[in-house]
Amino acid sequence: MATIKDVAKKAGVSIATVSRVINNSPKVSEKTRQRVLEVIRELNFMPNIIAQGLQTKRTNTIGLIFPDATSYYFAEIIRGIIGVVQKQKYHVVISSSHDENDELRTLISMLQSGRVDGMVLMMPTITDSKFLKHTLKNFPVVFVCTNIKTGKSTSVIIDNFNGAKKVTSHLIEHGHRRIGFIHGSPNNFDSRERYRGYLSALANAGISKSELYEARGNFTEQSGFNAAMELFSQPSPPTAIFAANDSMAIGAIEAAKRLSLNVPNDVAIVGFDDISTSRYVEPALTTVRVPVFEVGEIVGKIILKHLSGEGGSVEEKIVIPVELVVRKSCGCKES
Amino acid sequence: MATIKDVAKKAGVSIATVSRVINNSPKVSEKTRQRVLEVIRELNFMPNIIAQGLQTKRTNTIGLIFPDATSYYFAEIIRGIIGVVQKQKYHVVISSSHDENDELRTLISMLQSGRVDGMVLMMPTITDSKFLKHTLKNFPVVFVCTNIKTGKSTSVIIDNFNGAKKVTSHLIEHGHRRIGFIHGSPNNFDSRERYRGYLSALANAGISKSELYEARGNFTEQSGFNAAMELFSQPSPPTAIFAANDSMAIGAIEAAKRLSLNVPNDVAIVGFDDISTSRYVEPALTTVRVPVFEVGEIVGKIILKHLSGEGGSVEEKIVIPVELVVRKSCGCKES
DNA sequence: AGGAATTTTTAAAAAGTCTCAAAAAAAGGC
DNA sequence: GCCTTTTTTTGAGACTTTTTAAAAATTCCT
Repeated sequence: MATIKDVAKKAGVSIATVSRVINNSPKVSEKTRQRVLEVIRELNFMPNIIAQGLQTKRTNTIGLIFPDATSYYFAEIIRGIIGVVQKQKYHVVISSSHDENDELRTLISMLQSGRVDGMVLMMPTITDSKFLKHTLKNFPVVFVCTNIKTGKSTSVIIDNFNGAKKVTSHLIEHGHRRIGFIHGSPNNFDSRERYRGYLSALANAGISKSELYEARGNFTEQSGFNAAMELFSQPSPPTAIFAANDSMAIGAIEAAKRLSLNVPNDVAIVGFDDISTSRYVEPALTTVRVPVFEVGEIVGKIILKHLSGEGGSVEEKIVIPVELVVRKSCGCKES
Repeated sequence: MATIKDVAKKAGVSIATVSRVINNSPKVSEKTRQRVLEVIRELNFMPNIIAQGLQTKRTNTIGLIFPDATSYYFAEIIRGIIGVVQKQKYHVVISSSHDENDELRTLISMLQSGRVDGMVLMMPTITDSKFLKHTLKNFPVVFVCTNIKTGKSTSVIIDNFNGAKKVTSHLIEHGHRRIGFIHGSPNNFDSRERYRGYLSALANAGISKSELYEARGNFTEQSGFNAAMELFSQPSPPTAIFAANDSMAIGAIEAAKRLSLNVPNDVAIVGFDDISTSRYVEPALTTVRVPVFEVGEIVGKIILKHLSGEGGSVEEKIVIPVELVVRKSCGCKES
């Protein structure tokens, strides 16, 4: 592999000049520039990124830390990010994490070893925000679905609260009063906010909250199934269920079917996310659409903004609006 | 950020000694090792990966090039790979590509700039294999779903042929003779193999091939819908359709519904992949399950094997077996 | 204790690029 | 053509680590 030295020698100029040509410095005459470019082409030379990085302290790489989970949600966000940053010649290195310790370890190592210029963190259940704040001080970071503020960060979060409020209110408009809620994973930011939205809708309608209509899941279909079973076994079971995500809602529909309950006549069921399967379940799931891919694109743009070093002008928090998607499972006839 | 120099100075030893401690060289006395480790902890020192890479020519990074598409398929493979290689302290940088030129450009740049130690290429429609062979000569590569052989590569492909043959034969067992095929994207390796399997099953049953029962799609649901519409408009339409993937099969089911054809009574429809939605469509889709996550894990293990430099002992080609998943859309009653 | 053989440590070179200060070349003015 | 500016080019050092060859320290024999 040809190095900058080879190019310099063959072109009969100094290394410094070649470097300037590579970096489009104006301080080089057109004649030499052409000659050098010629040789670069001939030798098929490409600057060694590693050596460049050592000098410039920049790697043109963005680190992504995501939960290790099969999930349309994460996959699309990642796709959105990659699409945007790749256009600006940034690379993306992805780490998945099983738990919080994992996450932090990877984080630290990426940071301290100088492998990335900035990071995108998706840590939906983060708790030790103090440690984070300290470690990430002034390091460019975008948090997705976690509302943390470090020295130089932005949080991109989706409007869970209003989405949940809307879909719950929709159930209330259908006349439901006993509305159950299935929680997602404990400490999960999204789940909590959706719960708050749910409570707010109930409060607005003057419905008093009842612990009886809450069950805990972990965002998986199986957990939704179990949670729904639990709710259905109440003495006077809810007539409607709002699950904190679609997968659990689908699990809940299965549970209803298992008990020969008709959805939506015996029990209405709604979810959140609008995953691709939701259109196809029977009955089609009423839910809240999250523009996941667009979230990824926004995240990408923001981290680039941080990295471009314009500084200061970057928003601290961005709330992504969501949209109610009415299908059949809530009791609506046609949509 | 502390450097190796700081550690050396503070510990009162030379840089070389610290380096040895970092790299667990035995050529350092226990006493000094302890002292150095102590200082490393104190200073919170972590070797700079970039500088290390410059010296050792290794980046501990694996490059992944994948099509830019929303796809459970790719997402799971990536997840599988990351899970495996991360355990061996490898990082993963992902590039997505829209078209072949894209792919090749990224590829070359990753290669030549010394950013990665090895690569995983998912180029389902690769055509210029000559160029690839030349560029990747002796560079560790795993091809996924493309059967190319370079100097130092492995191809991991799924058993499209037999899967397609099985599912087509299943339709034949149901008594179908006029069986349509919906192609995936042109030049796509998977699609072609599935077509071969389809043809083979027909031939085995003594059914002569008819161009009339073939339509072209591009793996999207919409294209499946269109292709099915085209097939249904034949003078004597097929009584069964095998779509080269599930998304198109789901589109085909939509098309049948649009024409008020009952699936599976008027027309049986089957797919390939077993994406998560397939369980939920009405009727549930009979298909071929591809163990996507496992494919990713295998790919990860193989690229690690290449990189561990044991050399020679790495398989050239691995075929992943697939499994027929019988549900309702083929005409089977219960499963 | 003296010297050979080991073990441990060090200084210096190397990896490939960028950058600063200084030198060289070109341009401009008279 | 000479002197001053401005533009272009260069040489050397820096970035952080690993590695090699050589030096220093320790151990082992006799």
